[in-house]
Amino acid sequence: MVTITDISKACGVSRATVSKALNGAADISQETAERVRETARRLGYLPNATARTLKMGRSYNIGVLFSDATGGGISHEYFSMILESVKAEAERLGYDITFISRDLGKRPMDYYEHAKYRSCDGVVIASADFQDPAIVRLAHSEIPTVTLDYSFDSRSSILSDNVRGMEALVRYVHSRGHRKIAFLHGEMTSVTQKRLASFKKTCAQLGLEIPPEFIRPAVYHDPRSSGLQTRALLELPERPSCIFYPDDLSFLGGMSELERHGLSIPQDMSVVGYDGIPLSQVLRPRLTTYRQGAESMGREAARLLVEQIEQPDTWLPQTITVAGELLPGDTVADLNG
Amino acid sequence: MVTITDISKACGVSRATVSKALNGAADISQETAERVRETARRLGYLPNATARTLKMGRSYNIGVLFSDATGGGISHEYFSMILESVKAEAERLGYDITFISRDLGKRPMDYYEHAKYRSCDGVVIASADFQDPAIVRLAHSEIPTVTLDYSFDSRSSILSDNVRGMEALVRYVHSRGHRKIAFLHGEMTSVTQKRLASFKKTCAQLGLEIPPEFIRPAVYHDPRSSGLQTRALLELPERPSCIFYPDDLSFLGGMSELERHGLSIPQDMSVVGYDGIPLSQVLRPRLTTYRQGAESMGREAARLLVEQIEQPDTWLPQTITVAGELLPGDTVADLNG
DNA sequence: ATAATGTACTTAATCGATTTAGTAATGTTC
DNA sequence: GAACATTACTAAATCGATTAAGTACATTAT
Repeated sequence: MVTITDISKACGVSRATVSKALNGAADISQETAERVRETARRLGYLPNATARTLKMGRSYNIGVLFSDATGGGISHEYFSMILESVKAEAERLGYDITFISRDLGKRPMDYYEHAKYRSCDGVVIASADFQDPAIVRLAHSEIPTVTLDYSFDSRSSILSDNVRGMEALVRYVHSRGHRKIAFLHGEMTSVTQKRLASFKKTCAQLGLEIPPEFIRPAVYHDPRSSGLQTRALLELPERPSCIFYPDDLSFLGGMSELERHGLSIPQDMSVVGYDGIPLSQVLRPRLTTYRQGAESMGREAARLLVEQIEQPDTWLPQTITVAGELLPGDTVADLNG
Repeated sequence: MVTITDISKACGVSRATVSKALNGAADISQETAERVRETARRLGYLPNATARTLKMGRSYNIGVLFSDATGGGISHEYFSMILESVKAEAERLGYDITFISRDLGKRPMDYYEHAKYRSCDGVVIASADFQDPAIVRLAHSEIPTVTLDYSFDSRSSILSDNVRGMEALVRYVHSRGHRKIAFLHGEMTSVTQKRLASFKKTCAQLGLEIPPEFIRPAVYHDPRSSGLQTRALLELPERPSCIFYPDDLSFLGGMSELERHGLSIPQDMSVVGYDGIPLSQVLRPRLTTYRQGAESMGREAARLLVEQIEQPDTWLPQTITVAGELLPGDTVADLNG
């Protein structure tokens, strides 16, 4: 391994001079700086992030904490899109990405300890359970954090606009003449609460009365669960004309169930998803859904975090709500006229 | 930050003793060791991976290099499943994961330099282009590597069994009476070559003559491309009875195209995918496909890499072929009888 | 001519841990 | 009781970089 010591010997200057020359310090002559840089190139010098981190107390490394209910993580498309965009933006800003997990080999650790252990400058947190004490501990620590889809007091966060997203969907469906709308919701997280509240509020504003049996609990990203709930809806004495699914993937469970009952979409039943994953627009019929701005969310999360890291004095907690976009698709029948 | 120095002061012993006590060295008395550990706990001591890395020359950090053609990366389900399993196994073995990319902020870097810069103990490489000089450089460097779906000389690798996978699909389709089989393949990587060769060989073994216009180039994970090729196939004077798609996602493009022609699956046209992503088994009809053992591949990659890192003397390059599994699905009609 | 200023370096401490070599204080053996 | 071994520690070097403080030497001001 070539170190600054090797360069200093080759150039006949001190290690301090080499370090300064490579970092463009002012008190090094043009001449010397050039000679040092040339030698570094010739010897194939590579800086050592570890040594730099130790001395400077800055790792230029961002932790990413993705935990879903099952302990799995990044395989859901929504998560991987966010991860991808966090990574891209972080790299643009000169930061690397390391995953933060519980436990590392035999060493028991919580998230905070792991982030400290790796000297992360900050952490982006996405979780299915923000009540988890380990997450709370990290989010309340001195480590800069940005949370996705949840806000802690006095901390930065990125929210997808669940309220407006759900409102847009309800208004769209209503505009196409639907009055009996069923709503399958995921586990009761804060996101779910927002969507459900927005659903009810918008329905009320539009003068729609939604019977309680039209609002049913399902599970995110679980086609089976929404298949079961779809069946339950179909067995009601009065069926809805449109079903809202917790997310695009869940809709697929509903789709098979509808098919099994000989119902076709959207002629016999209209459906709506949520998330707007690429798949939803490749399916035929194209799914009517609301695309969360996953790329923007990841990008903004990285941006906000780096801002907090690099301007600790002027920084103030900030919540950015990222707008999404209604994808009309072809799964909501037009009942007008 | 609590360091071993703080503990040594609190305990009235030297830093060396603290270090040894915490690492369970033999030449520390039970008594002292216990006192040190208790003090460490009381003060909330956390080891510093950076300092340890610098001194020991081992980071317990594994680089993951995922590059697809578009420069994007992890959003394809196959990749994210592998990433997830690499991560899980690496963590089990006591290693963290850092992404390796080209360039970091303003610093231009290639993969090898990045991995060195972060002191990665080893790198798992998945790429759409193993000809890329930057990848070749890394794979030929002194850094331990394991490649996925490609083998470099004298280096470890994990291969999904494309040969047997394709053979299984052809034989299955053949057993259901199909004789006119079309094959849409992805970009000409080594994986594609293996699948194509296996397709041709198995067809030959079964006495099937495949006209050249039945074998067409498409693009992986691109429904549009396979939609176009599907149309081209349908316009042939003699249509195939079954179409092989490059992967499950590509099939979706074919699906819409078939629908547009009023053909239903599998009555009017049989289809086969590749990958066996969860989605394929949620669709109705369930897609006939071959599931690559993505979890096993990731797990074995991490295992092999850590082996190489921890036993550099006894280690020998190794290639593990991970078997997959035919998922029969419902998209291949039975033409027999 | 002397002091003040500026330039281009070097010295040495430091970040937090690990580890080799060394040292006292015991215990053991003949 | 002298020689040797064992136990339980400590001192100091080290990993690769950054940086505050110091030092020559040349230049400018008074």
